[in-house]
Amino acid sequence: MYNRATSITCNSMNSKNLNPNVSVDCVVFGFDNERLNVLLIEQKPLNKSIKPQSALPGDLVMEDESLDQAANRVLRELTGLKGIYLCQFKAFGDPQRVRDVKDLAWLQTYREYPQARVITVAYYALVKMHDFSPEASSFADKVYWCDVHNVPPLAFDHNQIVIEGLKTLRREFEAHRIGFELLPKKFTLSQLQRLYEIITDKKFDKRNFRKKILRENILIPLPEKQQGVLHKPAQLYEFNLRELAELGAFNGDTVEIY
Amino acid sequence: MYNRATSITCNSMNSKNLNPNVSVDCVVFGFDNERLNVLLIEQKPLNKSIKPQSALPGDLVMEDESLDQAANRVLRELTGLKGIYLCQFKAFGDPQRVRDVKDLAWLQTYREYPQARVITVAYYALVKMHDFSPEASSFADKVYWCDVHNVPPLAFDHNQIVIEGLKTLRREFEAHRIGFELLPKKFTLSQLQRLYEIITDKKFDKRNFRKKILRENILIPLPEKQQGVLHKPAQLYEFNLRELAELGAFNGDTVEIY
DNA sequence: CCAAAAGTGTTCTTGTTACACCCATGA
DNA sequence: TCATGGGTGTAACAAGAACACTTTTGG
Repeated sequence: MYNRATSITCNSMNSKNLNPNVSVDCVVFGFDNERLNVLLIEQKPLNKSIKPQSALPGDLVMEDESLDQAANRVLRELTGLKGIYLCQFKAFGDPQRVRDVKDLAWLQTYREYPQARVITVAYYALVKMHDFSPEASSFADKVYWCDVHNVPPLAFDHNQIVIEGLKTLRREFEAHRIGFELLPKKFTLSQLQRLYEIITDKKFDKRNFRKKILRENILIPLPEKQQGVLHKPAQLYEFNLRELAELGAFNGDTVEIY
Repeated sequence: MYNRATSITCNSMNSKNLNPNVSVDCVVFGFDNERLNVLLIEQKPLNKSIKPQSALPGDLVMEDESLDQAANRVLRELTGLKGIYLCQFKAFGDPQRVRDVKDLAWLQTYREYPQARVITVAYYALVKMHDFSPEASSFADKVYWCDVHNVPPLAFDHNQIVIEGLKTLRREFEAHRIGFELLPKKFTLSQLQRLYEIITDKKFDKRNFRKKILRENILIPLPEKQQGVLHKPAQLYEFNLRELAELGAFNGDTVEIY
């Protein structure tokens, strides 16, 4: 049972005029040339005896910001990350999604209306892990990257959100050409193939992959080779940004907020 | 400025315990062998002098129902339609989306908290128009089908929602094989081609279309022809439901609610 | 016999799959 | 000289695009 004042009214308890019924959650995937990871935070437990729980970075939406703005703000506040293109993929609204006993202590500590029903709007993003060094904020004890194949039990319905986010990511990655910011400026075709294989979770034939990718005319061979490797050094390439832009490869069809 | 009681509290003014911050809107597309239409309702104006405004069927979510349930309930209550597979496609959360002066009168008449910020979760569906006879409810003066090329100015941000719904519909229609319930049981290849052309808003070559569709093995030719037409009568077909089911053609990958 | 829509085949190009061996380097 | 990953070509097949004339019916 709860009672609240929102909107134009500013509740004195609550410097941040939050909407108690709507949140955003961010499924940020990070690629590190080896594995696909997802960004998690560890909730600060109520008291030290309670085992801390992991969760997606997410929080209530403020009354005067859009959903896109909220997603960017929340990610920045909880993890320090900014300048990441977040793409909305689904709203989760099961009436019981914040009612599990495992989440009660956290809700009572951090939410003004712990009983409020919360619908969450989920966003995903894909970044180069080493470009971003997430840092824990006051709300979270830790922020860490976690292999998508090894996600622990998370708060609320966040495991389901991760799964649906992954599905969306893979669908989008195969359909459009997202994810070209994930490699070093100069890279080899094998690195690119590994990127494709890790994200789509499929294997490709080396010759066919190279044929296909070179045919698309989005790579520029450089007058350089790998150095210091203990095998035949590979040709280095960079992306043809002009071509990619024409194909609408960057950031879907919406506009960046931050 | 508003104050409210929700959730476990049942407000005596409000037999239906609605969440003031979250709504659902339904973009129901109807195909009538000629055109693609969208289902609209006409809002009951506050007083007779105000020009009535059209809108998508939509309303606030109840505290104890899921978003999918809400979408189905709202559509049924406002238009009488049920048994329609609704698919969530996007949440709209601009803080100003219910702040336009054009919508003030309606909000003040029908909403307990007219100032509340409302995030809406939009659903789309595609049905055979003549299978459904929408009927106006107490909340709406009229319910009617409207050619998607001629949508009038709508309440709130509903024009934008229709546009995004159409984009989603077309993308899904081309990707998967939805929409096979839209033709009569027995139909001609020309009818099927017209369906494709109207929904995707493209033209196809007759020979190539037939080759492609027959190759897929989803049609069964019937020992029957058209009758009473003033030209060469066409072969009739029916769908190979067994094949279609295997291809996962029906209703995406989620489960029907009602 | 006319109007109207049905029905039909070929060619060209492009993309997809499957598959196995030699090459350049540093240790 | 060896281990390691880099680099290459061909054949078979499937899918997509372009294109024009004959057929059957009712009026």
